[in-house]
Amino acid sequence: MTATIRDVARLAGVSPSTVSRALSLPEMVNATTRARVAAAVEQLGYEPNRAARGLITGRTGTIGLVVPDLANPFFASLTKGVQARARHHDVAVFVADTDEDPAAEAGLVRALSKQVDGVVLCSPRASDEELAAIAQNTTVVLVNRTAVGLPGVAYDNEDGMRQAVAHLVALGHRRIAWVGGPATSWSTQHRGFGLRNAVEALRAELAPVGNFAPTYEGGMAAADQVVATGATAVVAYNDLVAIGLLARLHSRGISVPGDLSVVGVDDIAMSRMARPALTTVRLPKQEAGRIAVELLLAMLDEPDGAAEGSKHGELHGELIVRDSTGPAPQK
Amino acid sequence: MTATIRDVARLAGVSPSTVSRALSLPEMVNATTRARVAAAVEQLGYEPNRAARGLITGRTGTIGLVVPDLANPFFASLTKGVQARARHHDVAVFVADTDEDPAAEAGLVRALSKQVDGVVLCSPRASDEELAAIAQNTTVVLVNRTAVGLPGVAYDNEDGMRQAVAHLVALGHRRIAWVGGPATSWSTQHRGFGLRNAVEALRAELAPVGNFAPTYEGGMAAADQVVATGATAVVAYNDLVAIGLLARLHSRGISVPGDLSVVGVDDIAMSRMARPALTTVRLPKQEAGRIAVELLLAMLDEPDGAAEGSKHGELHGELIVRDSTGPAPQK
DNA sequence: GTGAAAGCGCTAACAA
DNA sequence: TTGTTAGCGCTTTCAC
Repeated sequence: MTATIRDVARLAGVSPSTVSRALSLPEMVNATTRARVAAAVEQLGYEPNRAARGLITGRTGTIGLVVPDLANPFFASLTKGVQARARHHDVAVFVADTDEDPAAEAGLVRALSKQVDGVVLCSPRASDEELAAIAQNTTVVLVNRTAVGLPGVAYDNEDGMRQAVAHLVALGHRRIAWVGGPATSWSTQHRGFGLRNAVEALRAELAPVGNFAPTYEGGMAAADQVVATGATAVVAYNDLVAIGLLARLHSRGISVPGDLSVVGVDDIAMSRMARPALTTVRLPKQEAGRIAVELLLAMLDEPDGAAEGSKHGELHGELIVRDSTGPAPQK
Repeated sequence: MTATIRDVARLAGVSPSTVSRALSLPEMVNATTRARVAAAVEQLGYEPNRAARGLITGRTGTIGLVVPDLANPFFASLTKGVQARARHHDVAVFVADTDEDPAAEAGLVRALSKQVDGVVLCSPRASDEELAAIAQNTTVVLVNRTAVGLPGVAYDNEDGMRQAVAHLVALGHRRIAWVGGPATSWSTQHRGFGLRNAVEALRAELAPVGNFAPTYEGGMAAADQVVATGATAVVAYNDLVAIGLLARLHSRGISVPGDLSVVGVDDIAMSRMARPALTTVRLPKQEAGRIAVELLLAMLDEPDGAAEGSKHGELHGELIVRDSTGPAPQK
């Protein structure tokens, strides 16, 4: 059916090993021979069988991607970035969705790891110890999480929060509410931390209202508590939460930004379409995916660097000011 | 490093073939032997090497998924469904995104086809002839598209449009505008057709305003033309377009549903969050993905059925009434 | 610079 | 019911 390396060899009048070399190590073969092989390859439409190659080289030419929820626009964009970059390197991507189940993480990675060269693990909820255990048998790159010794790409959440707070303080806000995401989430912790620092540096005050699901419903649920804090501005864990906030505030007749300014994080497509359009900290999502792939591929090429865990990517957010933030109301 | 079938065989005191059988065709091996093998497998943490197995069986245990745009919530949900169902069958999924480039479709499928048992192809823009050519060398299941002889899963667009029109006519609307998606899109054609039939059956009239990008921007661009038709209601190609419509109408001070009722298609998460919340025809997205996987796997198991192209899934939409539709304005 | 031979880990005849 | 043999398609020593 499909041509094998022997077919090519026969047609080119050389041995299979020469064909193999012509394809993988072109320098090692005579230019004329190489041309003859190339012609045969062309004529037969030959494509090396990756499984067979992998069997001997130990490399599959495939990477795995594990995300909590593909339907979450943040991860969808990230996946898009990973996929695009991987294709650029002629590497295929297995995608697995944990359905937000932290318990499924380790198992999925383990299952995947048999079939791939390495795994990009996004926003894992597993403990540092569990992650270390996983990394024992698999080459792993973390996204949205840092763990000692493991390479990864993460956003500078502190800096993003600083930008948001600076914007709000400049608008006259002094008391800023904070709606956190899942308590165990690395991003929640770092954003909360960054917020606290920024608020302190700018002599404002922070009113945390606790932890909520990182969803529209989470935002709806948090809104009344935000209002009760008396804050004139609120920073939400992410855009989905911010949009939920917007909805509940609207139905309570609270004007945004007239009575309350709202800031999200991520800049998902939906944020532009919200009413009022959402001010948010834009996170380069596809970029994170691309960098993760580069990191992973680099580790696979020189496994020594991996042990040092020296490979890291840091990405910066950018404040996008839209209509959901405005001057603090005068009392 | 990782245990091979020979290690297991040695430990269990049997031959490799017996181990192989114990794993793939348990009935063919003695219960006691089977137990001994199972114990050895357990002890060694043995997992068969899929590449090696694939080399000989010709099956990779992997399927491909090609979508136009992962960042589009519709395809993200579909991918989620595919992925979940595939894992249920212990099949891995390669995901590829064409970035809405119809020219990339065929090439991607071809590239993928070398590494997978079959491909789920979503909303392809390729011609029937091109699709037939692709299906020549690859087992393919179409989603959101029917083509003669090719198996696939599609929505009953006619029925969905009938529901939308019935709803609008009951509200007193007599002139209904229609904002189409890409002209070459199968869904656009079928929705337009269904709309025309439904409108005719209910003695209303249709005012098509042409073809637009299936995006928020497309909806923004179409809004003024919709208004110019004098229609009191509009059906949009999908929710993204409907939300774009909403935005532009709002900024023009046109009340929805006071002056104009708006209906979308898909029921993406964003639709619930729109203001006013969007009335839409809900399409079961993950379900489509699941069915596509079942179809594909069934074809792989009995390739004869494939030739007949008798395998089809049909999915029905369901009208979800929210706040963007209301009684037609009195003149 | 090129070919012959061996073998990656597994399964599928074929014998026993 | 089980073991032996051969070989999937490829790469990689090792000779030449």
